[in-house]
Amino acid sequence: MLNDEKINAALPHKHDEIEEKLLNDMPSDDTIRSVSGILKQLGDPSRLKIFWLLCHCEECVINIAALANMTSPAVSHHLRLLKSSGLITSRREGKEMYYKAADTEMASSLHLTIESIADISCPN
Amino acid sequence: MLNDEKINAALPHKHDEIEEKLLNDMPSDDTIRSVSGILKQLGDPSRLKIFWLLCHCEECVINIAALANMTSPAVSHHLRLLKSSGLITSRREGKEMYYKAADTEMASSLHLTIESIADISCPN
DNA sequence: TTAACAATTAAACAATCTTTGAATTGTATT
DNA sequence: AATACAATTCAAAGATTGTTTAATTGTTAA
Repeated sequence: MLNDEKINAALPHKHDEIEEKLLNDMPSDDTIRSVSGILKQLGDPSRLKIFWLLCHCEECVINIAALANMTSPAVSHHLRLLKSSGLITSRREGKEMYYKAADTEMASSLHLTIESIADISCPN
Repeated sequence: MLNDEKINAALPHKHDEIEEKLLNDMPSDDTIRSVSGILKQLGDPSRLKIFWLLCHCEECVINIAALANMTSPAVSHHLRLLKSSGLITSRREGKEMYYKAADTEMASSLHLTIESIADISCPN
């Protein structure tokens, strides 16, 4: 309530009253940063393609590069980003590193979102 | 099947066989671009904050700027991007332009996704 | 028609990100 | 040990993007 008054007072225009609910539910800057950070990972075509691939199979870097039409260093770079976001995991087998989508609620939820957006925006 | 052989032949390493399903369901580059384009919009903290706000209320530019701690030109810039992606709509009332989330499956689906990611990654 | 305000546009700058090719590390094989 | 191959790292180039300030457009009211 103290907070409400502060924010409402800060608003240049007072139109319809902003409900307490909205102000209370407003995500913190940390939350915003965290969520946008995740979405930014999939906001790049190369990474989205790689992530989609790794949602459907486990593959080594060379094959990922071949399937995504990219060089190995470029793939490595994106794999590192995806991995440090917790969206994929890796395992070594001999000379090769195998990558796949992480077995987490986040990864599977994003996978569903991607398929859903694809269905909505590209109804083929 | 012709396609399978082509792609499998292009794979440097042949591990487990890649099923036809995967190859057939593989999104086209256009689809990848389209989906990543949408996600990129919300991959920026400023735009995510604005979009979240506009999912919960309709507001004029000045108030959006105040709530998001941004300048008017910056807000205008992001509003234009969100609008040309079809995620928000606008209407004029006197001197003011009011923006809100678009009344589409895409917008409401993304809204759900955002809240879901926030819940998973920031369990407060 | 002027004045005041809301919103957008434009240009410049800073920052970030993606890609590339060369060099390096790590692993297995001979 | 030496070789071969997979993967990563590194430095640099090129491209994209976000933010800022100033100028401009559009709308209302005096």
